[in-house]
Amino acid sequence: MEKQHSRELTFLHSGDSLRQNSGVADRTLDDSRDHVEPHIKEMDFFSSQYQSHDHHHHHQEGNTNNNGSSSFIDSSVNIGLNLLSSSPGVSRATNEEKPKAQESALKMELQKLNEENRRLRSMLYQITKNYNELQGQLLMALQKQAHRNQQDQKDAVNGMASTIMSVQQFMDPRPSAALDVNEPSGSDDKTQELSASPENTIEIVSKEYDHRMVQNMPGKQVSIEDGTDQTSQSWGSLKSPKIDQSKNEDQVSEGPFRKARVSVRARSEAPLISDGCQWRKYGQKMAKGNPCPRAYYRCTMAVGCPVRKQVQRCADDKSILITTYEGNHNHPLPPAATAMANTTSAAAAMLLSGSTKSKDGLPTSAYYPSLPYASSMATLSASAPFPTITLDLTQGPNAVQLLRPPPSAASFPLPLHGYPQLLGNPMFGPPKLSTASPAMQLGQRPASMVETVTAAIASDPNFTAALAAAISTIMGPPRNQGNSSNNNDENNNSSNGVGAPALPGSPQIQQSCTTFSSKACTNKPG
DNA sequence: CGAGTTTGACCTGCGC
DNA sequence: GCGCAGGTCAAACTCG
Repeated sequence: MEKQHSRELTFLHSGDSLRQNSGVADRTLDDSRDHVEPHIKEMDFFSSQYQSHDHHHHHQEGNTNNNGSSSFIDSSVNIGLNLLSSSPGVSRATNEEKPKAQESALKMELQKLNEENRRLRSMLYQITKNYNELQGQLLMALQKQAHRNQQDQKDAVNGMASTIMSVQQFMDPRPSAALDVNEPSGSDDKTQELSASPENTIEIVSKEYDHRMVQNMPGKQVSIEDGTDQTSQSWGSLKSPKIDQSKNEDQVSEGPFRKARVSVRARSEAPLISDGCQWRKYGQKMAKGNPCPRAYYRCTMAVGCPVRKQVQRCADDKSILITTYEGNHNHPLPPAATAMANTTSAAAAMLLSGSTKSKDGLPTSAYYPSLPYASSMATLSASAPFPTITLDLTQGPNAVQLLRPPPSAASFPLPLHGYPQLLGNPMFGPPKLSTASPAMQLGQRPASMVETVTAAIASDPNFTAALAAAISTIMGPPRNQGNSSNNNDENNNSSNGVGAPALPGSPQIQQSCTTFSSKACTNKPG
């Protein structure tokens, strides 16, 4: 539980101006954070989430013995004093020479930074909020368009291609193009280019698109029409043709996100990775070809939550835990759970937005062979004809190469729908920090999915760049206060890997990012 | 005693 | 139609 209390970090933590202007101030901030942390632990994490963005911590700088100011928000009171008295790097003589002038200057600076922090938080909150709304609208529009395309096949071929492109451009915060369906030959190169943010690639293993769904398009097309309802309420209807027919109305609202799955591979000795949600096991089954049983879990955080997950160890490497998520939560999520939830919903949305591009009973890949998620993975179990994204968190920094798609599968920089917390994927992080993940994964306590991703993001100096790109894509050219690009510099300068910004504001995204960042710090070996 | 887990039975889809 | 495999159900069981 303690780990949950310590997962806060704001992207202003890296406060450029502080560092530039005063190492003293920088250090002092960290000091104050350190002192705040124990205080935070006594707070209700969820209720304090919006107040605690300034509670940066996890900087193990060894300055923990000052009285500490828990009022960094109201920083005008104590912080300055603590600054001068508590920082080991500042001699008393120095303090005497630059007494109150510097003190007040620092105070002012802190106030300014707090102000700016607040401003940026609210801005990002607005951005993420707007983005989520737009995403829902876009998906709905896309799926309706796909439906129209089925009625007008000729127009569909061209229309869908452009639709896909525009969707992907929208989804992909970066300068797109990697998924340009019209340029299959060049997509590889572009993929690599995008990953220049290199490391922002995850492997997509798209199981062959649901044959049944595709082939029955005329009868089931309604099921993909409305993508707005991401909270499918029942899995049961999935496999029941009767229900499919008798509950067409329901299918309309539930269809799109039901079949997409997000599979996460992570090294973990624990039987279960903690993803922040509460799960209840409802079944276990021996899967063919795998000596390890597959466990079935259902989300119990809310009554009727449709989210389920399957957990199974990899047959080849039993240290790898494969967790497959399906569905979207119909309830608020704790910070620790939002990352995965966002990821699954985003990935599902992406998959399904692509899958809707098929028509007339033909698989998408037949029309757009270059679409990564339209490709098939024949080696995967044929039992799950769901489009599945696999986030492979077990690989090292060279995973981009290692995970080059087999002929039947494709890899591409996942446009996580503006969920940048996964853009800094662990496996693609810089080599220097790639050890963070294994260290945690095989650590003393049960490995956490969140931790793994946390380490990934924290270890990726390009993460902020990706975030900035995502933000700028969403909101247009950066304004003077956005300073997105600055974050990049900050992060690149951040050697301790805590530069990963937390998105403020959004009840989900912010928290998830915060979780990631701080956890990475928390878990760093002393 | 309630919540969670275990486990065998059952349902469904798919291939032959 | 039959068998197989994945997925789910639900009674029995365990645990705090």
